[in-house]
Amino acid sequence: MAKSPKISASHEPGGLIVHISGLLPSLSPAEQRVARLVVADPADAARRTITDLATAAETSEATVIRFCRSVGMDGYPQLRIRLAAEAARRVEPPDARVVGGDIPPGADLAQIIATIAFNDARAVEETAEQLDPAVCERVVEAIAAAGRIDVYGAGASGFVASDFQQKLHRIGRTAFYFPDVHTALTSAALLGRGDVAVGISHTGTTSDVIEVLEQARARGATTVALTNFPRSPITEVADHVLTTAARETTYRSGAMASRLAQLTVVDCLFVGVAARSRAKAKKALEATAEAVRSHRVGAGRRRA
Amino acid sequence: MAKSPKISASHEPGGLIVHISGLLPSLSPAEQRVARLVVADPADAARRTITDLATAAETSEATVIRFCRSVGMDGYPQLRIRLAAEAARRVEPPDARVVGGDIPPGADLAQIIATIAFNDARAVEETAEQLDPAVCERVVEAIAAAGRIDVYGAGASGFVASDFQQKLHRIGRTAFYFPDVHTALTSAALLGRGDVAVGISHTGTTSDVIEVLEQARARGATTVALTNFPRSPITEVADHVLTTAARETTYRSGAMASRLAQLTVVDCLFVGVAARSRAKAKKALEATAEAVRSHRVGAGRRRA
DNA sequence: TCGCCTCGTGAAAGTAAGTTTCATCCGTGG
DNA sequence: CCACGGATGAAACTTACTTTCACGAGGCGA
Repeated sequence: MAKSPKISASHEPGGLIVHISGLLPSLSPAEQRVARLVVADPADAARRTITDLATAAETSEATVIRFCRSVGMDGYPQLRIRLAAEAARRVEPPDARVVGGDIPPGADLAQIIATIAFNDARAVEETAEQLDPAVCERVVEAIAAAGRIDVYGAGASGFVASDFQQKLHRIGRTAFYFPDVHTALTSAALLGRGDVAVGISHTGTTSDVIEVLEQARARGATTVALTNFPRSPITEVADHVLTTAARETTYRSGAMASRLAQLTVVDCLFVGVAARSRAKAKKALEATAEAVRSHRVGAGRRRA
Repeated sequence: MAKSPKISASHEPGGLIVHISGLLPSLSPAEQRVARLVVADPADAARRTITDLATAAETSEATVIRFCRSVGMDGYPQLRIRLAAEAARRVEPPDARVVGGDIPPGADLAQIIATIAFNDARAVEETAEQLDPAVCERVVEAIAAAGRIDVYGAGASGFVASDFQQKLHRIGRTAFYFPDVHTALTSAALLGRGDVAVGISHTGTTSDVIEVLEQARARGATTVALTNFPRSPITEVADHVLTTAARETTYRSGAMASRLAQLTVVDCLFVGVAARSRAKAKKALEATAEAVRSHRVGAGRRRA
């Protein structure tokens, strides 16, 4: 079969379909019928069996195979998967993000989900992009070396603060979180040089948090602020400022996007700290995981 | 095909791979080997013949077929085509290579940040893609109509539960969260028809949460499970199952990715519920925002 | 006009891929 | 210890794919 009329399609990155329609006129009548079906709906063709496709094109399987060879494929299965891939790729454009902005009043749930996910994922990505590794490094260093770490946050940011505290605790760092301002203030008053205080506030204007951070700083602790706004009041009482990048949104849930962004930053810090003492952290984590094991059912794999 | 353990993948527009990795723990060992190959390189798997793939996974063709059925496909050819399509769709950005997996021991902070952000953003996106709007709709409906809503979660998922509770509360829904199992059980015992109980557990095996949800269901409440694993025990006591799509990771912080994914789902539900009574919800939100205003400093401009 | 060649075609045979069935094995719980 | 149920691969079986081959329609030179 040295002189087979095969036209290579292996280096046709962008367009198997284009390729096929290009050499459509050079095909025999029966093959053209096949080609037209394929070009008209690649995804559908990919779903069909060779017999099925042959029938649809009013020809025999043999012709379909010949068609495959004519367009540079080894056989029908290969054509099939290439078609599936093609079809999937060119369905992309629904991605034409209707979702950039806010949620329209009449939106259905699918739209809502897409919008939220888009905003959330974006917030995470953009936050990571603008995070300054140098500042992170300093914060990680301070936390790793700290005698004790206080994490402050109110309302929604309180969850993040609490989460951070728990994480640090799990890798053996002495960390505290206080849901209540007064307790927090008391604690801050007991901080000193070498300790670290982290204040979390999306707006950067939460007076409770600022106040506590200020107190901590006055006592000589290293203060860290995590906020969405790099020039908000909280940054004035912080030695290190880390920012999130959640876009301003309306009432809906700028809160949530910012929450995710905050969590991402917290996670980075956590992993940074953990990486500093990998062995120790790993051991601590395993121990804590072990501790809750008895509260799990179906230890191994989960049944159907 | 009456009670086959098939989990439909037909409404999995975006994520067959995601779907498979979610199901992974519920598969038998031999099937898991197949699944891992497939997830690791879908495009490559699509190119292989069933015998070839079976050999590569050190198992028999029969097992590969079983795997296909387990993930909701009719047979191997269908899987192949779906995989090819998947693989084509995700023409990963070139910089994604470094960040796909886990964090190497010697990584610097910039690398760590990139990796975490990538995984986190991915978890959010993939979760949204595989969320079934129809199920969400039903859950939203139930919550919107509920006399009262209990949200359960332990450990890390507890934060999410608590967050959800707070959100619902803020738009005027009667919602509770209990950090303690006994209190939660007590509360569940008081639920009834028309009430809703939401159980959150990443692994789906947290016995405390399952127990409470079971109780709630026994009392006639509508039960909702939020987990990463569609066939975990918690799904057996839930009327509606919502899944996240955080990839399995090592010790580092699969936890965090899953947290973000959970929060995204919670946010979707929240917005869904809020959208049902837009005016009322907006009013409630404004009122709550007003309530904390006195705790903010520099109310006006905080920008440069 | 007739032969004879060429090419497109599908029927049918042949091969490989996919699917089902079934016996075996192994761990679990009585 | 046995019975049981699930997991598994060997082998039988079915379907899909591929090759072979013969037929028939045009084309072309004699």
